[in-house]
Amino acid sequence: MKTEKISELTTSRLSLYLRCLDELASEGVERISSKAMAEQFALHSAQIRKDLAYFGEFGVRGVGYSVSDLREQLRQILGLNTDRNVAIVGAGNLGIALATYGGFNSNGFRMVAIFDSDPNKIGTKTRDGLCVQDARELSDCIQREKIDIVVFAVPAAAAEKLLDQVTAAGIKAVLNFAPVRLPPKPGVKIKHVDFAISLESLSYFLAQPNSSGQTTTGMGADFRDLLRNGK
Amino acid sequence: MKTEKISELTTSRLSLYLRCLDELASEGVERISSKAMAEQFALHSAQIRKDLAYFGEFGVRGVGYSVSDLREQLRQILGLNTDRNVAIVGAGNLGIALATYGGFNSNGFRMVAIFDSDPNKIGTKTRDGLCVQDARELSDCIQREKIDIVVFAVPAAAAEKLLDQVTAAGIKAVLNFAPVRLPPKPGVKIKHVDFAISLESLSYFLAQPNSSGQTTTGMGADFRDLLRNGK
DNA sequence: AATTGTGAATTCCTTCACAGCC
DNA sequence: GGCTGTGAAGGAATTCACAATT
Repeated sequence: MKTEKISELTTSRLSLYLRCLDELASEGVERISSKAMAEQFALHSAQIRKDLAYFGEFGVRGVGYSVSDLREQLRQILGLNTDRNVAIVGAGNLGIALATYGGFNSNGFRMVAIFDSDPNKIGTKTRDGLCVQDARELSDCIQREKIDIVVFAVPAAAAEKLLDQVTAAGIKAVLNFAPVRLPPKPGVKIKHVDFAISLESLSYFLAQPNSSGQTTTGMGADFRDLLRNGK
Repeated sequence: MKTEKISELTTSRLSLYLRCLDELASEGVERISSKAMAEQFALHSAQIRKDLAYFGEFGVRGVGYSVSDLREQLRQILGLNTDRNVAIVGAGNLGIALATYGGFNSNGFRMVAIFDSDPNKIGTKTRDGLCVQDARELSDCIQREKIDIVVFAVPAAAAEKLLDQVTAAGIKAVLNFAPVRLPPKPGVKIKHVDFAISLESLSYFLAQPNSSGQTTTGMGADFRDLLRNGK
């Protein structure tokens, strides 16, 4: 276990590896080599070994990794053995979709509450029975319900003030869907999901005269790409 | 204008710069320096100048950049002066949300159609009147409606086959929300949006004993982070 | 024989620093 | 004086290549 700072590229890849291991486990596979895993992701086996080596020596030379052991280690490293309470702010299309979207209610993430400031939305219920609460109750709720992560599904103009509010309430982790860069706050991790940038990136690709050559930089840049997010 | 290969980090930042310029334009600002823009994004002014320099000399030494000129240049570079037809596959919560989400119907992106294979969903309408079509008609529709970009809002298990189908129909750009890495196809650009990885990345941060030190690597890695996506 | 863990080499990206221009 | 554009330096991330281990 090293003490170096670990890059977010590495930790994001750990999520991928874990997903792969989950699948292998469900197929009953017991051992896996870095090479075999690397093939699934079109990345290099040394990359996987290096990523894992930051956290310990989980493999056996000449043999590979135990699927169940490594899986447990990664869950530990990623903090997935602890439940995390998640709240969404913004009950527009996106907020409701995220609330209802199953993907957030798994792996220890619990969608606990959704907020909006629009009186017409307050009191309505999502299909799975989550009631839209008044945004003015957000700070209280964060403390009462022990919210760990707040998801911003609000307009760009509202995001910065909202960030002040939730950090004041003690929130350390934010997933931001608003198309705006938020100013860094000490001790607060913000991940950005920016659909517009993704679409425009595709648009750029389509606008290239040689939109026929794959982004095949060996495989690195191509893949590295997956993982950056933000600020 | 260089002929070097341009990194996706660069093009993604162009999207950010454009967004910034849009705002400046709407405020009536006419000129901007790389330094002033850099401050908005907590990144380095040389970075902005380098990014732009790949495509031309848009600035004036001693003066800065003309907001409206640079804006037009970036729209050109990103291919945003051409309309792009977008289709969604998967009319579950996420697909419907994406269809209704305003963000996709702007900047020249037009949400044209949504598909599903579930007979109970086919024929239903989204709130803005888009009718869910039978997924079997997807290939036809891609050609008839000149779809440029297909958004995957399907389960992981369905994504790979779907990719084969849309690439066979001539699609060159895919925005994938399914939590699975897709195998590279020559000449096809795939961007991944992976909520699970984002959440787990926040979980990792929360699990760190020293979850108090900001990710402040100067500002580089911190920000660079924003932009990678995928494969 | 196979596969890990890792220093060294490489490639890629960012920042510095300054010449050149308004 | 101020700001761009860019070569050179510096830093990060990836890949190579091999010793160590079973």
